[in-house]
Amino acid sequence: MADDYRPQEIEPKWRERWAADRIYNVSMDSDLPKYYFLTMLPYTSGDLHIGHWYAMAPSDAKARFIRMQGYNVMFPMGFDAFGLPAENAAIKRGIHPMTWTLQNVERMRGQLKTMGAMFDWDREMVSCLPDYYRWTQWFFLKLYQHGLAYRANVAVDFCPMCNTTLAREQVWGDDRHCERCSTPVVKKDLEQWMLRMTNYADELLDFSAIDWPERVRAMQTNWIGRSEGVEFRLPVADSHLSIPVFTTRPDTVYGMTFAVLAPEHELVEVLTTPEAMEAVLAYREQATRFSEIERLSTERQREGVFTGSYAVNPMNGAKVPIYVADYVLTTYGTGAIMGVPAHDERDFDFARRYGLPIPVVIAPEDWDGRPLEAAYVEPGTMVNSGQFDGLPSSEAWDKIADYMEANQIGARRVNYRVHDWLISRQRYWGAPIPIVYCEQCGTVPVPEEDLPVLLPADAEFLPTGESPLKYHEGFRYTTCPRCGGPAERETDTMDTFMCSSWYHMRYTSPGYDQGPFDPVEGNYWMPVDQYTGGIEHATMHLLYTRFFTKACRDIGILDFDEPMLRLFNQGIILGEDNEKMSKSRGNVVNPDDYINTVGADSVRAYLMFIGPWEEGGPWNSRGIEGVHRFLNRVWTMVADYLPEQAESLEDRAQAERDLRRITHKTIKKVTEDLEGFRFNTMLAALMEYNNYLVKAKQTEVTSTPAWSEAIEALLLMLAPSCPHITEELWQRIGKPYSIHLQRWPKWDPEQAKDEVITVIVQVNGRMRDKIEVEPDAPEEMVKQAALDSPGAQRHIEGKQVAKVIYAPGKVVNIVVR
RNA sequence: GCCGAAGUGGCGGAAUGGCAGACGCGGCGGUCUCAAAAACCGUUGGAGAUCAUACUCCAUGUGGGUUCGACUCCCACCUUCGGCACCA
Repeated sequence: MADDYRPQEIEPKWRERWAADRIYNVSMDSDLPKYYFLTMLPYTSGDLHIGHWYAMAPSDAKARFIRMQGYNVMFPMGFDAFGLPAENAAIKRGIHPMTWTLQNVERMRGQLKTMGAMFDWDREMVSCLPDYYRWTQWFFLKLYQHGLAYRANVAVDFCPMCNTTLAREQVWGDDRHCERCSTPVVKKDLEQWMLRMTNYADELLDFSAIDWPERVRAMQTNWIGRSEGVEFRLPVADSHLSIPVFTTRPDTVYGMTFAVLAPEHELVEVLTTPEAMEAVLAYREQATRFSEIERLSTERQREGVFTGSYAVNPMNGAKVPIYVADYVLTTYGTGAIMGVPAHDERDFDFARRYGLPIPVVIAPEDWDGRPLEAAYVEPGTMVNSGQFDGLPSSEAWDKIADYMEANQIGARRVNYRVHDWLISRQRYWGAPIPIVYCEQCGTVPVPEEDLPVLLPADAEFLPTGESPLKYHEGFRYTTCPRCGGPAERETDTMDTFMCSSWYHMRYTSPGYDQGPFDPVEGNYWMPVDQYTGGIEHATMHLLYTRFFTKACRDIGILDFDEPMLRLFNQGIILGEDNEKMSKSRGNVVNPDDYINTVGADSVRAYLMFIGPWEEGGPWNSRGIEGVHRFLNRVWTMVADYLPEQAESLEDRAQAERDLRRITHKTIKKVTEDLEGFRFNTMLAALMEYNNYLVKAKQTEVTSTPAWSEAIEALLLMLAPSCPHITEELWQRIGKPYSIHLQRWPKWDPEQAKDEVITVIVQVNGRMRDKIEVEPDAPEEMVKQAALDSPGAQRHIEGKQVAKVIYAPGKVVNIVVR
């Protein structure tokens, strides 16, 4: 008997050997084609949990598979280390964020290593270290130089718990809460740094160059929120003023019976008549207070106040009242609308409430001229619309837009929901924004050669709502790089998503100090061929990094359009109770516990076996034992001696052919499953294969060449998923080190071909019998055999055979009446 | 409301036009053992019938349809999950 499978002994042993031999460290110096495989870097939150394993272990298996297929695969790992959670955790523990974060990096790196992944640790990056954030600052300067970064006073979302502003993307849910701490945000007007993501809105909608999941594409498309319409000016009656409005329905313009301004609109006070002033100002005050808390209530009455002024419909000269109402938002379009109650639900409600006329201008097909019960928003025929009457509304859309353009009333315009990216944070733990404000020179970028602008270690970083760096005099007061006079530094830090927008570039040449990355290395490795990670970043990191790439292309730093060519989103691993893992529920699974018992290979394989990777699913402690049992059986089968008395076979050659066929069929199945990220069915196929081999081991087939081929194929196919046990067994069967430097086995269609196939016999589509035929048996023969089968006979008897259909190699269906 | 994904045994899931339930968990029966655990072997969707594992019927969220044949394709709906949402 061989010794037992003891993962605790073999796993650390091989990990040390691989590291010592540097078998996973890659360079450009290779004849093989490159493949950049990237998995999202972890945030330095403390412990590595099973979710990290779920994200990384299957990624590692896939990266290893690609490597075995003959690619020069880079698979790097690093740490996203700046940002609120680390800072908050450090404050809670009363230690410095740098200390806390670097402790976590240390700890998490150690935990990551127990996974046995083929990470190239020489390439590790940590975003909070000066040799990294120096280049984050450098990118900021480049964006600034190219007009893509600007400072503006804007109404921003502010998290009162985190004491900082947030980007629009970091505000979630119905109650508009902070993505990190779930506290509802408040509005503030602040001078903030923004990146011109909206410049790229259209390009970001184009996914034709990348193979990304439909889900992510839909979410980004939705987020960008492109809509085509017309912007035109509404002249104010008895005034030289006019109000720009945006509409996606120019075809309804003749139906306008009022206009509405958002409460915050700049013309509100100008247009309000003295008599209406008191009511309007009161409403505005109430509305701004309301908008924070109650705006989500969909049942809310649509309310507003009349300004006392009138606007003129530029198409027909009709005079309509101008209202102020909070159902119009300042943040979208022009902050003012034309009210067309007959063809917009909100305008309809509003008109009903204030007794405004609701004239129909687009007639439904069978309209009898009566007033509408509800807004009609479908296409129809134009009525009451002057020269456009009688046209289908879809046609009138363009005709009216053309007319407006020709008569300089307005012009076609595209509107987006997406905003520019707000990157200022009033917190300590981030990369300082490399800008100096000088009384003489104004806003001055820090010269590149002065980077990094170091984050002072001795700042008082407790959050107050203002930037902690503002209170660090040594940091704040400086001299102007341009005139040498007294100046102040920008004291806000950058959103941590800035750091993660370019980390994949840094991996290509981590020590490089002439730029963010060595252009030669960058040119070799980028773009990323395969990216994997969670869906939660669909409209954050994944949108930002695409924007960043396009901006870098325009600046001349990169020469491609998309950072990651292929994306795969894994699902979420749930607790044993089918609920999201959380400390409060007490359903958190700690991978360390399992590594010490069943071993890393079992954890890896179990995570892949649970179900489709993109779907996630509940952890099951019995399930992992099943997978561990499988590895035990593989161990026993491969490592243990052959039985002394093998069962003799009647036809040894046949048994050998059968074994080869199973082997090649399995290679085919496993290869295709790995290509498609179907780890669960891949492992099921390997289990089935192993079960077959366990049985075959009792027989003389073990003395044929097919047997050792089968054992080798089994280990090679299992190697990406379970790197330790396969390395150990590979050595024990006397093969040269390392299994991870071997090529992936190829399947031979000839060997995989069935000698006999089972054809299903159906009568009227129901399975009644099975027959065995040769794969290329002629159709007539198969049909006859099917008709003769006892199962078919039973159901044909006394009936008439109308038709016999043969789906080659699969089924014969006999249709009877 | 709009966009996206999903609904299959006791459980995780497999099969994407051709044997529904691969593989695994759990259950049941057995071998080994003083006994238990582990390991191994057998069995396991439901109902009926049978000496029988011959056989018959039912079954993939619901209702229709296409097809010789539908978990799979089409139409309508229900439910769940995720995203967006007073976006003009």
